[in-house]
Amino acid sequence: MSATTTRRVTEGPEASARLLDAADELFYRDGIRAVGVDAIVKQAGVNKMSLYRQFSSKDELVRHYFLRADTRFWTAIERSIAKHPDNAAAALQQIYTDLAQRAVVAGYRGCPFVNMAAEFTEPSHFVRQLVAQNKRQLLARLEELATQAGASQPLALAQALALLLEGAYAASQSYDPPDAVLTALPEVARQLIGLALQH
Amino acid sequence: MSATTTRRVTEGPEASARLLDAADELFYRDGIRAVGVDAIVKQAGVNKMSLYRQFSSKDELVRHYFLRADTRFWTAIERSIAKHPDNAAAALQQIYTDLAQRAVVAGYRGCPFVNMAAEFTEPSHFVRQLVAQNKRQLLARLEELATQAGASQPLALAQALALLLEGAYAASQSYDPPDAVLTALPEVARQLIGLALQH
DNA sequence: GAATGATGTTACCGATCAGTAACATCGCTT
DNA sequence: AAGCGATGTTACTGATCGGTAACATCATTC
Repeated sequence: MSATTTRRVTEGPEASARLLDAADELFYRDGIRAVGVDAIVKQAGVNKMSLYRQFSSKDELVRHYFLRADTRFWTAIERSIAKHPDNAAAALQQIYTDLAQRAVVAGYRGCPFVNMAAEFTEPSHFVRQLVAQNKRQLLARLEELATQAGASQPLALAQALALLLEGAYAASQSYDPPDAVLTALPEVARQLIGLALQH
Repeated sequence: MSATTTRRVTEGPEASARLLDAADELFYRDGIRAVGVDAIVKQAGVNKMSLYRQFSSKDELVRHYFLRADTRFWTAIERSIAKHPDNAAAALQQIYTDLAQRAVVAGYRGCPFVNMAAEFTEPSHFVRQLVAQNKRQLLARLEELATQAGASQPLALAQALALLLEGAYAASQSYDPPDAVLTALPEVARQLIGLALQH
């Protein structure tokens, strides 16, 4: 039995990939505390010992989960921005147009970082440190775009848009249906950007 | 020993009050899943059996926790509004001025409803139903004030302010320090209200 | 003062959690 | 073919979870 017969030894670093995929989906959908390692290995189709031979602990998986979410987040943001390579104002606007669409699809669970921060309340917890870092970078990126767009007070516009972005994420989870407020998102962004650019 | 000597039988419905106070503080500070009933009874200074003779389950405590948070929330909102009995625009503005102050004090843990929604991901869970109801009422109240203020599109203003409020709550937990964005909150509210009232 | 009902105390249940020891089994190298 | 390291499998640990049974103790009423 050396050909394509059913064999059980298939994993290598592939187990690692499967585990990360499973953790990705389950942590985001059900929360980190609510998902046990048994659920993860079951979803990944690997053995529990394979998990602990690839990762030292559940926290290690959580750390990787954050990194993936971070990458995905920036990919989405930069994709919106890239639609307007030489129009920073339009790029800023595009972020909120796209977000309004993403946030109302069924099964959407909001900002993974905010969800993580809600689960780990200790400010010194490494998850909260990572989240704070992500938000700092986001604010910096918004300010950068605001500057490029020619805002008279780039930081003020960035802060306003940051608040709006957090609000859109949070509202997608607290309002039912989320459309009740999210339909207004692109227009609010337009107003804030418009106000900051006039003069 | 009938006078004011130390005795251990003091509880009646008072145990109930002590338990609710303890649940209030611990649930908000550490999260619901993270707080066990043992921690609650210890903080309340009562016996575990006293808990289960007053409440049928932990979920029952959670339900009461929500009701308290709901009452406290509306008290804060209406107190802001009441500062301007015959000026709805100023009342709306006041909500955000006050919130900006509340949200930056140390130990602030953001919107208890959003935190609850983050912990219980199942949309049909009773906690999420309660949260959605709270948010619906909030949006309605904002729209009411927007109408009184003379906004040409009261719902649009209410939606914008609702997004902003959610954003302020969320940012208080995801940004470190939260002041990095929350200092802009009153000004953003002023801009949105101003835009909606001109014409 | 005896009975009654509410309370305090302890010890426990079954379930679930993250993490591990021990051993069988595989693929690969020599 | 022998050996070796990585993997799969099972069974387990100790801790913690929400919740409860059993019994001692108290205040009150008759």
